[in-house]
Amino acid sequence: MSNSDIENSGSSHGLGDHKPYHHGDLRRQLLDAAAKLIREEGEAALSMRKLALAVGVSRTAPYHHFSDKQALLCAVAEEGFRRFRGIVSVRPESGEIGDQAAVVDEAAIRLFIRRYIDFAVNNAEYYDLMFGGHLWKSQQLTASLKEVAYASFKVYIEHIRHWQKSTLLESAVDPLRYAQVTWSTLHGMSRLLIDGIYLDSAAVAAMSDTAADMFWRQLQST
Amino acid sequence: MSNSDIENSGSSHGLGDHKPYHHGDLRRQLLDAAAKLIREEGEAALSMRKLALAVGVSRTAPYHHFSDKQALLCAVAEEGFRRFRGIVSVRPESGEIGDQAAVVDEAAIRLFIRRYIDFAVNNAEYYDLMFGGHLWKSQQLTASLKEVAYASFKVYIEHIRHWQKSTLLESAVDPLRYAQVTWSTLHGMSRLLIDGIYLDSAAVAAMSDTAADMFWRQLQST
DNA sequence: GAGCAATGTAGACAGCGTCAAGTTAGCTTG
DNA sequence: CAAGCTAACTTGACGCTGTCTACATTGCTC
Repeated sequence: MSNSDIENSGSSHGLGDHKPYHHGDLRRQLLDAAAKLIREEGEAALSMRKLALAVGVSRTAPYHHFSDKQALLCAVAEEGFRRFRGIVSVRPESGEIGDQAAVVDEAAIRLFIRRYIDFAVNNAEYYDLMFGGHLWKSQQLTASLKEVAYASFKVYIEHIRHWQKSTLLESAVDPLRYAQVTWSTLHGMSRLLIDGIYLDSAAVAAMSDTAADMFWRQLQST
Repeated sequence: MSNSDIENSGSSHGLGDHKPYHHGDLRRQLLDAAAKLIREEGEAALSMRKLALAVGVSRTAPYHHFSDKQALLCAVAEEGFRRFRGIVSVRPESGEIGDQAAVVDEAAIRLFIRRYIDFAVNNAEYYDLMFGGHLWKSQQLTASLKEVAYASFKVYIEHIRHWQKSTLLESAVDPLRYAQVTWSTLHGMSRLLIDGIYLDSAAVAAMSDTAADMFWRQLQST
């Protein structure tokens, strides 16, 4: 029947690559459409049926690619972590860690904070899922999501440890605790902004810098 | 007047006081049952129908006391703020601390943080509604909820200002920014704990103390 | 006692997640 | 090349949801 033969590049004859063929690339399109819907109308407004309609398939077609609505959301979150990775990695761009050159000063911390908040606010549809209670409280995380999430946490801790190491005077703070508290601050600020409790988005920069000041000072405790 | 003086405190001839009589005290019972249901089964599991069933009325009876599900949740959140008030008020319980002395030291900050986190974790069903995106993002807050919420924010800022004033060396930090950042930290930690992202609840005390250390140090910046 | 407003009920509707059963289409294998 | 297998997709149905409408009850006020 429907020979909507625009047929993307067919010949997806690859190996691990498991694309659907009927629709073309349904799984990918579902993930993108889901993110778009959440962004535009909020997470609560996302329904499997609307989603299916949006990409032009029947209500239950998505269930051949995701066992659950939950599983779909997990996959969206995973995509989010993939985009997030660059933010928390110690040296996001420029190839190497450059062992000796990497001096961390307050400016570097400021930059990091701004990038974190910027990601959270501008990718709220992902951030909500990645670090929101909806998925985590359910205890039904996809194995692959858990994997990528824990990897992110670990990278963050490494990042913080890097701060301490590259500070001239060795810090006395427990790195794990310091990482937890700083992350709490960043996460809390992100949540308050995303959730619309902090409305004055013009103050974001000032708040970020105040946080940087606090982080930096704490880092230098002897 | 009504001689069914058993309960009810009768004489509800006043104006603002609108108790139901048919059921007895439906509004109150709905609020309590809602909090209980959310606590036991999660916010997502709360439905108006289950709620009505739980208190023994028909599905639509609650709509005579709350225009919406949203309005009911707002009312629950309001109750939460009422319980919360004691936590952030500068002088929670009179007498304990010297009256006008009121010197704020690191121990006081530690205590405050612990109380905040303790409230959030042990009253998650309220905390979620009070500071969660579900209500705030909707832009449909009850007027009375807005009122009590903003009052709480204001009290928090006052509290922080008090910290600064009672520190021996006057702090150089902008009180508003400092309040925003410290609240971000507390809120972030609460969220991470409530949402099950920080699982090790044994570490709460250590994290709280690390935060206190950081707040305290920042307070003393000259 | 009459009337009225507050409070309760039952019925109905559209929308939700998702299970079960049927249909289509591309790949594999004889 | 035909047969068959299976992944991808569709339609139908069920029980749940929030909430609108219309109706019944109740107790207070005149």
